[in-house]
Amino acid sequence: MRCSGGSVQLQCPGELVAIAKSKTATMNDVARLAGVSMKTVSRVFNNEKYVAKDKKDKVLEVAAALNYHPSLQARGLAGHKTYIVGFFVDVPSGDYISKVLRGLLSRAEEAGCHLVVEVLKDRGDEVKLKQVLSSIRFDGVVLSPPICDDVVVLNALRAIGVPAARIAPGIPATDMSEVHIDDYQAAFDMTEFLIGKGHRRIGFIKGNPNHSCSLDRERGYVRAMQSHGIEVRNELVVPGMFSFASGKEAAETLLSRAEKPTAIFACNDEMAAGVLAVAREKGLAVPADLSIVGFDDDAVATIVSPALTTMRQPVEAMAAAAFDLMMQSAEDESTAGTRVEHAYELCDRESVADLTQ
Amino acid sequence: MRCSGGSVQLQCPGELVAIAKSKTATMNDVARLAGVSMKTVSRVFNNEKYVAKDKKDKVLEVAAALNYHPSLQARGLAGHKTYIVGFFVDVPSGDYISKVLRGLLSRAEEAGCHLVVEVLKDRGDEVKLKQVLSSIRFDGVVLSPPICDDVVVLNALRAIGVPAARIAPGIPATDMSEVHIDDYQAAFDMTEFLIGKGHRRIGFIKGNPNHSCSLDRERGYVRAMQSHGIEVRNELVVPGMFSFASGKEAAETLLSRAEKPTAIFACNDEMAAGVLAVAREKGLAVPADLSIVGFDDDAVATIVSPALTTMRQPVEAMAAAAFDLMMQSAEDESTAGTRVEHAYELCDRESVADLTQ
DNA sequence: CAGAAATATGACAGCGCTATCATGTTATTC
DNA sequence: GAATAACATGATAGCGCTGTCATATTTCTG
Repeated sequence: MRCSGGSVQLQCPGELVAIAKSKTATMNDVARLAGVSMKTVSRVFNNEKYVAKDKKDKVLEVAAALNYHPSLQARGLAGHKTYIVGFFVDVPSGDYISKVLRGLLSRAEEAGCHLVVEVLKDRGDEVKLKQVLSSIRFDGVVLSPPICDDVVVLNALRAIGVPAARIAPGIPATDMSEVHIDDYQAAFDMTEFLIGKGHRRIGFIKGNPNHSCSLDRERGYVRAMQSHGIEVRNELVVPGMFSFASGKEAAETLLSRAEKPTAIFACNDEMAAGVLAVAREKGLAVPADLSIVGFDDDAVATIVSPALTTMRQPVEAMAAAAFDLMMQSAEDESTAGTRVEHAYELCDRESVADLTQ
Repeated sequence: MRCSGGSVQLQCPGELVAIAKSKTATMNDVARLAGVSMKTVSRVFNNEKYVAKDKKDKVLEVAAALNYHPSLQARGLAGHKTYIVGFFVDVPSGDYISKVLRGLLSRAEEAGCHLVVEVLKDRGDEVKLKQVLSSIRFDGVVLSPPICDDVVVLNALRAIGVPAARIAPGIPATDMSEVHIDDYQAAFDMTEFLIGKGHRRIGFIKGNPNHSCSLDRERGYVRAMQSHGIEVRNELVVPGMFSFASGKEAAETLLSRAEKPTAIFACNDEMAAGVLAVAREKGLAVPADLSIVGFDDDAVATIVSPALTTMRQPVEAMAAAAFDLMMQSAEDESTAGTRVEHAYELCDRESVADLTQ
């Protein structure tokens, strides 16, 4: 009885067992046992053409027996692919980032890449930025808001020629691919939806001004109001920071106006949940006394009750697309700069009253 | 005018400028310009002792001028430190994981390490596990539930000798450090709290049985009931999976019992929020008609209203501690196996009625 | 003040791969 | 059937660092 496992004879079965038992196998081991050169093993693992079927099979067989997998560190050092992609994020929390992470991770796995998460404070983390970019070679980088609009980051990426893709960027960058939704139009539609339900005094809570979508959404709201001949009152447009707390604060302000709004459009769901909380505190029924809409279709939207009417953006799919665009532009530089717009969807749930009935 | 920047003369200032402008500098460049050997530069960047102050300063000066940072890939290949730590996670979503991520990331930054997130499906992702572990050399790995209790993962880690720390593990592993809270006692306390408020018919919604804390919390509940002479009714203990949806389902079951519970203890806040939603649907006032408590002090706990009374565990601090323990056991193997217990805290908010008044 | 101990530095090999180039061998083409 | 193209393989030189070992030089001991 021989201990060679497949159709092809191994050169020295004993050695195979010895290696498998001791340390992690190297490409050299595989090459020797498969009776080929390291370059051929390398070709097999990089899916290069011009490898004879029988040798390829043999290499794969030996590799499997040894549980061999090419070293990330060695590949990165020797070749130009590193199999590492970076995800640069400002604050690694919240449902939005969770979704981005999921989308990225699923694609990274398919692509055989590994995701390194780097926290870069919004504006001015230049030291860490340089440190990270000059020590790690990335195959590519994905940027989430608001970092995707930090010119320091963008220029640093350009300087070293790393392919990057941006999620929901605000400022233009024709050399980097991006994914986004039409925040302006989405907010326009949402506002029009409210107007269609008979609302006229519609309060608006802005988002974090460093996130470009905040401005787009505000423009959409303003434009929709105007196009229906409704005056946009300054007192009904208040700042927010995308957080639950800031939503509450904004709601306090809006609901203390002499003429209360009949509806409040918060720039994201977390803030909308804050509005809901304040409404309840003040004894206002939602949606009977106050309608509330959010944005994002965050997890909280369906956890609070009444469930929030909101604008869904397919964040996970967008992140996955961003990953793909980044990888594509790594292979074919001419595709860098591709912009993919995703569809949004109004989720009409229970937080809006129809005033026309 | 010379272009040397500091107190020490550079060997060839012209070259410095040339290198800084072209590609990323290597250690060789720094060594040459600083007039020392590469080994000395290496010593400086690894904080080894036995480097003369003046040479060290000079090296640092040149390195700064060149924006030099040692290559992660090269260091990983050449030495035994890789500056990469792995975070193995089952499902990379939710507030709990966000907090873990934040804790890990903050420590990784301080330690000059980079975090690679790997998704490993609960049980049976052995192929990916082997692939990841044999291609990437990690300085260490942090395991979150339920993966921290997967013996296949644990043994794979042991086989290659990678230091690992576990967050809230269930099964013992004396060779790996861990952080946890006393889930049993915490659940006991929470149940006793409810009993103290006059509740006797207390429903319990279990957590995902693959997370060991689920079992501990159930034991705590059962024991507290028994120690107060209250019969634990099977019909009042129902399964859950830690999700909002499963919480709703469980609540439907519990609230359809002939004798409704006066309080429901859900194994986490997401499920508790589900209970709250169902209660509202059924027209039950919380806490007047039904008291609800959760666990974790998840973000949802303070977003829903009434805000949930819950048991806080310091997840971010625990994750940070896990990171530290892992790094410590990497330096000193004898510290592997350290167990750190964190304190929990009952957050009494608005979702529990006092029946004794 | 000899010898040991502490301090300071560099030469050089090699980590595990990939890129380049050289060199075949076998299928095409007119 | 000679010239060309397509296919297949390996030898060798690094990638940018760190580990090992050798070698000073200085500072401590009794």
